[in-house]
Amino acid sequence: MSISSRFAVGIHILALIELNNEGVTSSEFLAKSVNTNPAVIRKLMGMLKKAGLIEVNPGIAGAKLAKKLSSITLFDVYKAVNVVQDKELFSIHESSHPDCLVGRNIQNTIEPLFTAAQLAMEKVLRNVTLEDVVRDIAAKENIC
Amino acid sequence: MSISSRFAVGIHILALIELNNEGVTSSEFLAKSVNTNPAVIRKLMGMLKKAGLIEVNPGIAGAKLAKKLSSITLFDVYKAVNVVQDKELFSIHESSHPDCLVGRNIQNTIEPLFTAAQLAMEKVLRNVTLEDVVRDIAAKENIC
DNA sequence: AAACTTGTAATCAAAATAATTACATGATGA
DNA sequence: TCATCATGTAATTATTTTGATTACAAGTTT
Repeated sequence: MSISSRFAVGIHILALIELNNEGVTSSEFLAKSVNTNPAVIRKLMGMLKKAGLIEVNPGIAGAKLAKKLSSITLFDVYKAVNVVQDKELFSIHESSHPDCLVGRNIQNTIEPLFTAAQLAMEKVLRNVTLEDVVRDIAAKENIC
Repeated sequence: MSISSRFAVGIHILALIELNNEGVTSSEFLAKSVNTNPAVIRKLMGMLKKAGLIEVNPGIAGAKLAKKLSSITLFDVYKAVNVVQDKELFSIHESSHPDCLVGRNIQNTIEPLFTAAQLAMEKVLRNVTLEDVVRDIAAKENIC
């Protein structure tokens, strides 16, 4: 079980908009790099736009970043593409048997523990910016 | 998107084996408390057994803990029921376009970041034992 | 007006989960 | 020994989610 690749693709989109900032970054252009369908990209672009991360307009080709790279974190992307809801990284079975001590209380006991684990994961994402990501992508090329 | 409730059910099973340690904790008994099918429980019991967390034998009714409660962490359960693979909490889109700077390098750039986030989440799970969970379940009753 | 782009909905296939059914195998007691 | 009950396990099904695809409306530009 894995979290949707929408997250990774969202990062891909933003990084490519930046690195192609002298060109026109259309959904078709992005789709070729990601290797998917332009409609998939447009749907993600809509989410990134709604989250205030990019600027894109009907009829006008190309997307631009709406914020500085250094002020966009992976957490922003993660929330924008909506892969995991608050407190719902882990799912808890509903409808345990209320006549049982464990069934009656397991949810309330487990939930804060699961939430704490999720928050720890999200904290790491908050500490990485897209600037870090783009720098690293560019750096990989220099090795050759 | 949520991680399989197998994790929560696994914790439920272990907690109930402990709290019912004077009785016989059969798959049918567990299934009633969890409110699911005994076969689902048996499948999970098999995973917990394989991980060395419980003792259960063909033909013999009831499961017992194979280790002390205080030496079983949520992480042990998480690994036992196999909800998330190493480095695969987040999935990365494969087959980006190799002719593109971003497509060529995005995977290698993102992977360690995703892994770090996953490890932070797992670290929290390592720091909670089933003893903590069982104590909390029992404590909830005393409020009434 | 024609060509191109974004926005968005509908549909489809694939994968994962969990529920269910069925049955083989092992243990126990009448 | 045989009937009964438990676990082990495979097969099937329904549900959900993801991602791909198609289609088309609406906006922009030349």
